[in-house]
Amino acid sequence: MERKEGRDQPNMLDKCLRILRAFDGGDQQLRLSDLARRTALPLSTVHRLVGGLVEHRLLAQDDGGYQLGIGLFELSGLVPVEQELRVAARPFLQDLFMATHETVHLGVREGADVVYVEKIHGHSDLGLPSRVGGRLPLGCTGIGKALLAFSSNEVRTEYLERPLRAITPHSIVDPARLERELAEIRATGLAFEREEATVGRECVAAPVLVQGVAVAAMSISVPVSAYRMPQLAAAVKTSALGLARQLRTGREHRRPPGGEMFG
Amino acid sequence: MERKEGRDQPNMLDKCLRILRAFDGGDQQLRLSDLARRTALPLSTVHRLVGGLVEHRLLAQDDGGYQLGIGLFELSGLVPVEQELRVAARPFLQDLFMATHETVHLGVREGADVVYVEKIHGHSDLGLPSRVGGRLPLGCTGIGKALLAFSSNEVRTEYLERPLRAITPHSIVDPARLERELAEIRATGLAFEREEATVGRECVAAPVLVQGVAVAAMSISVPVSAYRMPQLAAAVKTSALGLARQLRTGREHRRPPGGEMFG
DNA sequence: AAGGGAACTTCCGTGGAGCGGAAGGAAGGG
DNA sequence: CCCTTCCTTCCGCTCCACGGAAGTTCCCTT
Repeated sequence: MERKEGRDQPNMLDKCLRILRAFDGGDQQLRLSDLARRTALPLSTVHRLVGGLVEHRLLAQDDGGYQLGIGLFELSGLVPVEQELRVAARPFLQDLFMATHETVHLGVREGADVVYVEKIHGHSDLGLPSRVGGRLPLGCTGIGKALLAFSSNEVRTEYLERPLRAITPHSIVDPARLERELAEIRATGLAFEREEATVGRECVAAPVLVQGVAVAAMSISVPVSAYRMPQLAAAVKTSALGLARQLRTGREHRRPPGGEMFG
Repeated sequence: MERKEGRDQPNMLDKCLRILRAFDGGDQQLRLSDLARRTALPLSTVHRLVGGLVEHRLLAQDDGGYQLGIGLFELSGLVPVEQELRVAARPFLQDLFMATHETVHLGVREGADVVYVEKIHGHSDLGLPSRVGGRLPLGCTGIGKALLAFSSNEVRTEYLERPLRAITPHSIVDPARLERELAEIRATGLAFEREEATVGRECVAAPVLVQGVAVAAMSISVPVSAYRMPQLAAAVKTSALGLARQLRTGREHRRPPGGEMFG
């Protein structure tokens, strides 16, 4: 009998993570019965597991509900790739922000998404869908396109083979068009995005290249009306190059960024 | 938080967390046998658990070892207290950094420690022991003392009853002295720290007060020779007050619609 | 080439821990 | 006062997590 790969019985760890990830819907605080509903687990099971999670501070019991706990935050500070990258990148992003006073992002590729690892913005953060730790489809964002353009052929073709997700009416859904754009990005070292991630915003991104592969990318995001792309593009590219150099010298040899796609 | 009963037998969740926390020793990459050694768990057990952790991206299998995975990072982005606080605080820290060009921290209290949730620094980050997600004893840091001064009596007395940890020769170990200092901090709204956390560095911190209690504190850290404390103190206090006001007003309308865009 | 060691992977019988239905509180409110 | 909703506790059954042991790979030494 062939073993189905997709779904076995969820074990304890699976269930715990289902509980933790139940918070991704934007709700900060969930009650026990909410968790049971969202995870589709029996109430008594959730109750038991939640006890253990609270003990480890992965959850915090607030009056009338549970929240994700600070233990998660602490653990995340130890994640090496992001940690190293962020520490190195922060000053460069800082400079970029100070020079332009526009929202600045740093992101890495994770499967078919970009995951934002740093974000700097002023007092008014105009409803961007990005969030540190959040994901967006690669093809819909400047950072994502920069990452994709400078990934391995394998990764790129696999991404292009699947239907492209759109998150605004302007998001690219035609693989051929995206492929053309990626070629252009490879030629220029700059990725542009126009309202493909957020209506009313456009952005320019540059890859952070280590040995020809993008280990990260950074971007500046501005309202569409600004018409400042040329200067911003130069600034982003400069910062990205600076960070790349810093990463190269900072550590001599760590990990040639392979990694499988779509686990 | 009374944890009287010493856990007899670690369950699956305990073991998984022991594995994850095995990375807190500064090592980024650990091999299976390293993990088994550090966690004092049988090799085959670690092997099995690691499999599950990798599936959930809490661990990443690198050639020759394992690293903490990006899944942790993503989850941490959803931790509400820190998330809300950080988003609100970032612009203020930003301003503070731009005004002073010195290293800026934001921290919250967690038990007897301060946990840093944000840190902004220039290109030269002079070996400070702080790290986003990292902990230090409350009494050894400016932020910690600011937090402690404006915590409940309960918290404060409990902290003072236990022996004070020292991390430099200048760290305060006399409870009476610390108590006196806390009183002063309560009076002035400013906490100073002189080489108590890092030899050669001093810092000034101010609490972020919501309803009279410090929900966080921010600080500026400079080399001891700088003699710029008066101006820095004013700047820190101003920023902290600004953030406190922001938090108060932000909290009135629970959560502006935005949240998650497009699922 | 053979031997030794270290690290990783797979196997498998056993027992206890995880499981979840059900019943028992605890609030609220109509 | 009953009904609903939510949380907590209980308990017997089942099953899967457990880890010792054997197997495999790789590298280093002799």
